[in-house]
Amino acid sequence: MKDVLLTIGEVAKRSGVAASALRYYEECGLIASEGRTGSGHRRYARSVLRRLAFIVFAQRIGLSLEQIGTELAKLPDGRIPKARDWARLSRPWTDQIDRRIAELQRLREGLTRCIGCGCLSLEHCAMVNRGDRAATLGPGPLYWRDDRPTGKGRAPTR
Amino acid sequence: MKDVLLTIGEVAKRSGVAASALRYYEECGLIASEGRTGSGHRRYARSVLRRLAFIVFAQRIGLSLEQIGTELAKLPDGRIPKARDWARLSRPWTDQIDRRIAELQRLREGLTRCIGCGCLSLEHCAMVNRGDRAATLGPGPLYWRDDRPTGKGRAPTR
DNA sequence: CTACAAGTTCAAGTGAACTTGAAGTCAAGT
DNA sequence: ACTTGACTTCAAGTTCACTTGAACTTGTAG
Repeated sequence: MKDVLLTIGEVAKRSGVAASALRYYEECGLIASEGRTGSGHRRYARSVLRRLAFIVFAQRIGLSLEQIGTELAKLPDGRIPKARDWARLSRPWTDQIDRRIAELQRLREGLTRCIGCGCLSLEHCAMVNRGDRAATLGPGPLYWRDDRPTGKGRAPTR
Repeated sequence: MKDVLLTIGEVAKRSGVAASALRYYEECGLIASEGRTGSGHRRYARSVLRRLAFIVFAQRIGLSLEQIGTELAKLPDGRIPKARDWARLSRPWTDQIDRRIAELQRLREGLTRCIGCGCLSLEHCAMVNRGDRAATLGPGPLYWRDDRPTGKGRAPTR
């Protein structure tokens, strides 16, 4: 059965994303199956693997699934996206990554300098400071977040 | 009433950590009040501010509250920790930060090279890969995590 | 004395990203 | 015929780090 279309199990195995997650992504509108078999089983086109790679990649950078959905919506309708399409999407991310790297370097600096020398203080130490959502590594109190759209519960971990 | 001890509201204001979070931290054993007034109100020593600074710092680096608790437990009992105590705790983190920076640089590289050139693939692209909890920026599927102690629900967003 | 701000506890809710479990269908292999 | 395994849906559960709300008590200012 080496058809063009893949079962959900095959996609899970190849992408490393659990089948339950794939169904969840579908529910969120991030991916779509090519249709169903007569018995209702999903069948995926191979192009879904690249889409999943993009999703995992973007998560790793710090985007939420919602943000990823917004990004994916910018892909051309109908045809299978080409390398240039993906590149266009991801170009703005480098800035975000750079900002995060810069923050980490500040933190690193602070570890040896600020904590080391004993000046560790929330008021005077400029290191522990605002960063955008994607910049956040751990959860951290809401206070330190830029974005507090909900104002309730945890701000997205990052 | 500019006593040595601070009310929870004062601590909240000075640290930037919400009062409700302070109570939560106490429940988790991360901080402790110096005792209560007759009416049951918490009073904090000023040293709690430094402890909170450490907590916020550590969160920013990507430690969970549980991990932070483990770290804090290494502080000397009884006496107020000195700069050297804090420094000793945070020294191992620089490695973690370095690893995370390296991963981000790989991701950044991948954005322009791997996605750009069109080779984006979960199977062949070594960039989107395992990292420890603190290394994770966004949540990401469990699959990519090193640590899956629970195996249920979301892994901590890192 | 009266407001009202600030503190208390406790239970329950929040959001993100999934996972788990129950209950069922369907195809292939022995 | 029977078992096994992969798939389906749907509702409910999970983790983390808090927040919110209810119901109540205290402390301070006017």
